[in-house]
Amino acid sequence: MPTKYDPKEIESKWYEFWVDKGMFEPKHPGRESFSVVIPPPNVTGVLHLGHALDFTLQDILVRMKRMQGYDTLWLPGTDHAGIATQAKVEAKLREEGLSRYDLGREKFLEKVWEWKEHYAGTIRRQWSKMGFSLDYSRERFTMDEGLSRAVRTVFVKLYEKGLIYRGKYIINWDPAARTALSDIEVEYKEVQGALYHMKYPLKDGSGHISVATTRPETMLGDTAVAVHPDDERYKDLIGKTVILPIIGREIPIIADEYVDREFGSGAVKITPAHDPNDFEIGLRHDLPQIVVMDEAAKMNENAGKYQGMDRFECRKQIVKDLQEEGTLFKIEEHVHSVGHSERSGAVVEPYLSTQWFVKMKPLAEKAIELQKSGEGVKFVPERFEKIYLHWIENVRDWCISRQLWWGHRIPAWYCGGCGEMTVAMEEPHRCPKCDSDQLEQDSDVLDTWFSSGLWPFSTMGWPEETEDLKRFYPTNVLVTGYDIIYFWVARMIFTALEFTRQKPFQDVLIHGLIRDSEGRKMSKSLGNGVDPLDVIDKYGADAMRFMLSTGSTPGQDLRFHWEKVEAARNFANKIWNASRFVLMNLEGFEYKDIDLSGPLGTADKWILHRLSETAEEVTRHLNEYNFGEAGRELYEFIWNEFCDWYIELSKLYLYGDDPAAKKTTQSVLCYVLDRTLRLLHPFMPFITEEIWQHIPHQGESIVVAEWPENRGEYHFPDAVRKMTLLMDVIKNVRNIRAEVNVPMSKKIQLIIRPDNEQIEEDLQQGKEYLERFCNPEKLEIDMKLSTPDKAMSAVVSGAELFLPLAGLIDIDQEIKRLEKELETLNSEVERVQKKLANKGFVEKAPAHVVEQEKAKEKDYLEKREKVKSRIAALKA
RNA sequence: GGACCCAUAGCUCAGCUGGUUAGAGCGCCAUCUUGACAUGGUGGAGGUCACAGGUUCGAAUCCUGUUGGGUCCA
Repeated sequence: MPTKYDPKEIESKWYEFWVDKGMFEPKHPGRESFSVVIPPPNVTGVLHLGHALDFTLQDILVRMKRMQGYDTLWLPGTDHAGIATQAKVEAKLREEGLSRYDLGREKFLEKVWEWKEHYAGTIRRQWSKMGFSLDYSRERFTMDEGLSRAVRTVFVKLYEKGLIYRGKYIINWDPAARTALSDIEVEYKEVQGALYHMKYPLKDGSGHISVATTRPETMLGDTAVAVHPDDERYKDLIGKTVILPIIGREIPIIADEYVDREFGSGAVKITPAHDPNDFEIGLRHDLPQIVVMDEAAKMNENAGKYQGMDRFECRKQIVKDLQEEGTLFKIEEHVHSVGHSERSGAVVEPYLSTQWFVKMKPLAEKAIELQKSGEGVKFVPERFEKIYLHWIENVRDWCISRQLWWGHRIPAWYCGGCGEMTVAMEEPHRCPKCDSDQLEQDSDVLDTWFSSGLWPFSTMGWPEETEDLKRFYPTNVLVTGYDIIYFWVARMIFTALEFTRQKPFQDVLIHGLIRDSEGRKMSKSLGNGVDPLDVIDKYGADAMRFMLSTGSTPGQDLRFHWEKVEAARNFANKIWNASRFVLMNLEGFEYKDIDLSGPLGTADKWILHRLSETAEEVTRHLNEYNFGEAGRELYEFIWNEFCDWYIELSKLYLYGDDPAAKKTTQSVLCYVLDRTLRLLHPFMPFITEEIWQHIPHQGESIVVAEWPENRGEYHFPDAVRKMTLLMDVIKNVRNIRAEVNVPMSKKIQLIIRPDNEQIEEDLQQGKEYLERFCNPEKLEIDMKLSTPDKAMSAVVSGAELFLPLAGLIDIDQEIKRLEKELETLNSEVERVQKKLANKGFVEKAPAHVVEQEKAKEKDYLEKREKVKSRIAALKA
């Protein structure tokens, strides 16, 4: 093995091995299952670091559960991502000077499928690079035959129940993509705009009424002016008629409670075809709806002389014209929030059009009821439940039709003969009403989220009663970012409840977003995105995974720093080298030689004890989705305990002349390394497999090795106490050496005076450890030793250390150092005694806490006495 | 306007159910090429846990308010 870990050579080798052996497929139908469906990435392009984070967390859970013996399924797949994908393919066509209309629907879709195949392949390659233990035999795509069937089933059933309807309403229109959007696909941004004040003349010539708007071009579609019914200013005007400037249309002044008297003049122009609130008012007052723009947001024939102008161009012109004729009399600067398309970025136009909707109230009610009953989905962290509930409690009907070509076509057919609409599972050949064969399918497709909302069960074969559905549905946990709680999580919950009568997952783990090193969202326009493959190329997949999973706290965003990946890479290298050490000392040692039944040394017991505790803690943290804590626990165990101490101690026996002790040490090294690798495997699958295959082991792969549990067989508190004492002594000696610049290579005299026989025995027993780590020329341990002259000293719990270093000691310096020590001890004593003197504390605090404090007091007092007398001796 | 999150060492962040001498990584200083590892070892410096109140025997941790930064919703 080389001295440096090189991930490149190793990673692809193992991934192939795992997949070839089918290790990621569930193999134990009799056992309790554990299932997760991947949040299907869009086939628009490549995976980014956010995906890497999301999937890494899932892989960690899945790998642990698999090792714990569950019948484990992690189901992969991709999403057709309607608008996004179509936009990409159209952009590509544009480069060739073509539009989708040049190709026609069918040819265009062929192109999109090609695109999809290409990127699905890329995504699969990325998954494999990152080491995800996905069951490719069950991979799904939202436009698969099976999933499309599920989509159609849901659509038809909802339609039959009256929960899907078609109608002419105000929707959010994306003029760039030329499609309708749902409410949540609109992003509101604060924009510096203007408030334009205009006066509309009364028909009877008795004056004007002033209105204000941020979108003056919509005045072309005004069909009323509204005031508040209780507004004294306008009481007499209600019912009168005004003449709409430019157009000359006569429109009424109406009264409606919706009007905000405080805003602007207190009178508002009403454009029912271009504003959601105006639309509502229009319905209440039976106003005409005049659409003044086309699908590209260009002014249409109803806009008179502005026909053909873009909406913003028209705005400029109309402002100019109205100013000239005096209608527009004031322009105020005004900051307001403007909806932008989440996909194209275009300013969304509220637009009257015929669309399909899901009636949300009945669906939402079931979801709310379940959540409030306490039987709902468990959100981790909890606070996201509130966000979900708030949304679903205020949800409005969901516009599901999209004027795109790429997606699930709406299963509705219109009869050319009688105009009848038929919604059906299978394409009808004749109109059920008039028997005409002139049927044409609705040209719209469904919102992508309509199909993603079925993902947890559609991927398992629903609506068929498949084995997988029985075995793996509902899933155990869904892992996703907080940015798609509304888009996806909520929709999965209510559709699952409606169609499977179950929640789609027990838990939903919500994580944060990856940001760049300055905390900005990673985005293409900023160019600050980081490609996971770059990270892997530079530092290895394991390092990236470890960084992502341990660098975050549940629900919190994570800033990307290369330094963090580097630190993770160094950790991998540390493990690599520790393993090299173990392997170098195992000549002729095989799996069957591992034997922990013989007499164990203090260090052996200590490391086994700590391993057990670590296994327990790691498992606990992972069960609670505390990836960071679990990872840190392992990091510290491996680096600070196994490497820094146990390996160093083991050299004593590996290079010693006691064959039994050597064999025990080899056994412990093998055992501890083996179990540690297993615990680390979910985080760092590649390096752990590579090493595991090198060390004596049993079984085909670490992927299916048993997960270590703390069964209590290695519980050695006494050894822990002894090791703590010895480490304390060693650290103090090192400290003194550093203080007086005596390197380890130089021998010293070490005199230890224990307080009692127990400590003396402990130290005597650990003498060989002290010899190894302190490099003494002479080591004395005796309660009866007298204090040597001119020595450096230190105090540990239960003993005093002296290092006679004649000639090297600066007495003044040493006094200073001890006085500083005394100061700390003084403040500690003071703190503890204050606590213990507090009647409330002694009476109310739990007994063990009080005991702890008393023990501390004793320890501090003893140490302080020793330091004091030491100072006195030096001063004398 | 409503809701939520964040504020802890120079930087990035941990700190789980209140009891620790408040931690890590990076950076910094000193030192060490010891037979796994310089992607390393050893030692060290560095914090009034944003601020002000409150609850409690005890608060970085719980509550209220203030300030600053961020996110979502309207």
